[in-house]
Amino acid sequence: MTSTDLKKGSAELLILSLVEREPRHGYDLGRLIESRSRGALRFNVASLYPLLYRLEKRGWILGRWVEKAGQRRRRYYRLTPEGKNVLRARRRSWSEFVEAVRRIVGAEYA
Amino acid sequence: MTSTDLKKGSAELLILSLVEREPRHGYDLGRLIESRSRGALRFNVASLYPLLYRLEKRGWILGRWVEKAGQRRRRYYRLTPEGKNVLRARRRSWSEFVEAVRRIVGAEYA
DNA sequence: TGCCATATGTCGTCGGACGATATATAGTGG
DNA sequence: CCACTATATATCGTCCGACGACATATGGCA
Repeated sequence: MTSTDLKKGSAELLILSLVEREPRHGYDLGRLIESRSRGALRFNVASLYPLLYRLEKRGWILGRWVEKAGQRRRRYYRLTPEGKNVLRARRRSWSEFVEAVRRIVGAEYA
Repeated sequence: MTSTDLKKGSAELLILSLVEREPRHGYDLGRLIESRSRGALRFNVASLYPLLYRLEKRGWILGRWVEKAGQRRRRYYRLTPEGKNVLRARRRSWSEFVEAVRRIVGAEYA
């Protein structure tokens, strides 16, 4: 499991990326992060839900309650137009960050 | 400039990497991080010095005061054997982390 | 009936980066 | 000579995000 601190700046990028193509609900996002990272990344619910509220408050994602028979109510989030712009910028920042660390830590480890 | 949070888990890895081959002092480490990352990474002194004390307290680096005529006293840090092991593990964690994010965010952005 | 997976929510804590401020010295330009 | 800049280390208080723990609620299965 990756250290707590490594994750601190990447959480928003992960969520924005995952809701890019289709709306997703919180619990699903948590599972997706774990499965797609093959267990390397896992977010506590006490991080995940407040993070979603933060992103929604900033207008980057938009949530909508969906109730269906046979399941608990879910809140699905989709990426807003503003969120798309932020995602683009964050992806760029992320690449720059990784490249910067690579230059210092050594090419063979990036 | 990379966001504050992205840096949170990488700082220790950067320092350990930079003192791997030769002893370095704090101010120099700050400049090295900035120059080698081409300005992408910059650490405040209020982050940098406490970080060095932390690493030394854990026994991963060892500091030694050096006084020379014509310059202020400097504290040079070198990597300890334990620090070498930690560095190896941190490099591995870092690669895994980057790879995990890449899988979620999209290969084209890693 | 008990347990697990699903699904959302929140309190208090902890740790790390930062802005600001401080001290001290060597070198440079006016 | 004096102001300014770069060098070099140090620390206070703040802010913010991840976490452990706890809570609530429902559907399915043994």
